[in-house]
Amino acid sequence: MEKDFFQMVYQVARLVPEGRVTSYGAIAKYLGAARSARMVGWAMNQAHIQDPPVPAHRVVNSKGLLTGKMHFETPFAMQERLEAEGIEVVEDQVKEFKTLFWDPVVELGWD
DNA sequence: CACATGACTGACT
DNA sequence: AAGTCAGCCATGT
Repeated sequence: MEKDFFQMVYQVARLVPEGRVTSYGAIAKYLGAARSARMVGWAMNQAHIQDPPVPAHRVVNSKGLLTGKMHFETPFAMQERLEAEGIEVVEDQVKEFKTLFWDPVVELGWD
């Protein structure tokens, strides 16, 4: 299914279940643009202005760091929302990230 | 039109 | 193990 790259990013981001997180690279890889992880980040930059809200707080970098929290309404919104879903966040980093990691390639498959 | 920047990642030192 | 470098591609100046 061919859609705009940005829309695909938002769609995958919205598919992330509560209490789970994913990474830019995982999304990029799922979209077949593993080398454009930065583009995913750019897409997320506009996520907050999208009409259908995008759970960008569930998207972190490969180390589980909340690198984009500063782009939220407030720098605390991201961590608060994650904690509200039961995700432990310490020093802008997701605890058990490896366990909470939600890989679209594995969870959704390639179709 | 060319250079700099960025919510990133993987490889190398 | 931690820090540094280069590659990626769209957007802004």
